[in-house]
Amino acid sequence: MTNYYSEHSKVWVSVDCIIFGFEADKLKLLIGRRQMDPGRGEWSLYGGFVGNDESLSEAASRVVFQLTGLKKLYLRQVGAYGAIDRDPGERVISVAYCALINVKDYDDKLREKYNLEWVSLPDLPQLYSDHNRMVNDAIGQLRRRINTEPISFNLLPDLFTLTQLQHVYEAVLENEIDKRNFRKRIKQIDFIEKTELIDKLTSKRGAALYRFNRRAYDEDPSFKL
Amino acid sequence: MTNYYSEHSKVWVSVDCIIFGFEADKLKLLIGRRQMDPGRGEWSLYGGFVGNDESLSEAASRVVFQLTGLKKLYLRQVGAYGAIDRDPGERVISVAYCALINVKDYDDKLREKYNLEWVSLPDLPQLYSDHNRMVNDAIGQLRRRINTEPISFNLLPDLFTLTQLQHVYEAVLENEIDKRNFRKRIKQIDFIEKTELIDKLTSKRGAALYRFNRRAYDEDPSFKL
DNA sequence: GCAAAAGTGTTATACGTACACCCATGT
DNA sequence: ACATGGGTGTACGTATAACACTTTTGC
Repeated sequence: MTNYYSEHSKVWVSVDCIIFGFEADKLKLLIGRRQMDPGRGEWSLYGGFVGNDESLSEAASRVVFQLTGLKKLYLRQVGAYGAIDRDPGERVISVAYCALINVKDYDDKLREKYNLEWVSLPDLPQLYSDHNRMVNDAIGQLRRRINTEPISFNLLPDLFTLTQLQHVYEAVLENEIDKRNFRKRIKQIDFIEKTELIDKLTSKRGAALYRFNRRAYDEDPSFKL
Repeated sequence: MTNYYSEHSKVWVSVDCIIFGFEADKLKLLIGRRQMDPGRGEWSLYGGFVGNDESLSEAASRVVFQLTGLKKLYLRQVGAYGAIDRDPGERVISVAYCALINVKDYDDKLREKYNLEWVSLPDLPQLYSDHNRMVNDAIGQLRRRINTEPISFNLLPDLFTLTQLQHVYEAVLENEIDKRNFRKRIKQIDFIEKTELIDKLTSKRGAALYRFNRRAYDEDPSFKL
């Protein structure tokens, strides 16, 4: 301990996790009831304090893993929130992270254990502290990035139909997309690969299953949907 | 003091300020020599610890004001940086902020007082800790936002010529723009107003001076350069 | 008169957008 | 046979990108 900065004061730093999932053609958010004071019982994002032995992103990964059982997932920082009175109890600076998960991979027992709910965004209740603002900022980022970064696939299974993919875009951007135009653009994107597999669950005729090829994406990461 | 969170540990939180200016048709960054241990004497962004009585953005404003004497300016959060060993002395989480200023408004005495330099980006030296990464992230944000948010004007005087404005875009985006196409697009943007004034300093013929009309922008903030 | 920067239009191409019908299959 | 979702092509208008010369004036 060298005490370089001992004249300055320290603060608590937490992470709050905005976990988006896609289910029933809707973008949904995983929220729970706050389990500590102050604000116990209010709807809230799930969070945790940053320990001395973990980075911010490690703390966010830890919290998301605790809630979902998922280790490898899309996790991106949304921003730091530092208003003096943002937490009603103490001065806490919080860093929000946004995760995108495939709901099918999600262990529903964990949802029950932590008393979590998937709520679709129009139904989002008032959340603890400044969490609604965090969510809005995260949605804004998502909308801005979905056309230039390959993030939509994180909300889907490894194999997906084009209709599912289109519904992800429609849910995130909140507008309808013409099916033919959408498929025309997808055809031009090399890293979205058609497989020989057919999904027979969602339609009688069956729909071709596609896959995101990360290797192909890394070779040429430029695209614009 | 209610001690809701006393079982958790606190950390130091600082802000680091990325101050961009535009001079001699180049995008420049204001950096200085670090004045404290550890790392004393290394090139560094200017920063400061976040006090108990100020929000993150207030801390950033305070640091920028100290360095530039400017109060009202564009200031935007870049992100939080929280690797465990990012600071060689102690665990410090830092939140980077990006400011855009008009170099002409800048008091050069302050530059000398704090021993700061304007360096253009290709000449950027290695900076203390993870500051190079912060700068890169800030430039990325700047490039992504300059076509959809009216931020370029912050790098120019209130009255500017179209050539100056074009040079800002060229410096930020690092590519050349066709003059006729650029001016055609500017003409379509209502909130960039031509004034009756003529700038005679930069050319013999004289160039019309333009102005950003914030009121007009607020009425219709949609544009795409 | 010449150097230096300001200012100005047209054309070809690419892109985005609107739009409607047939196909394969399970029930 | 019919209901359900899968799959396909064209035409039009708009936006973008390439391109060169004239104007003004201080020196």
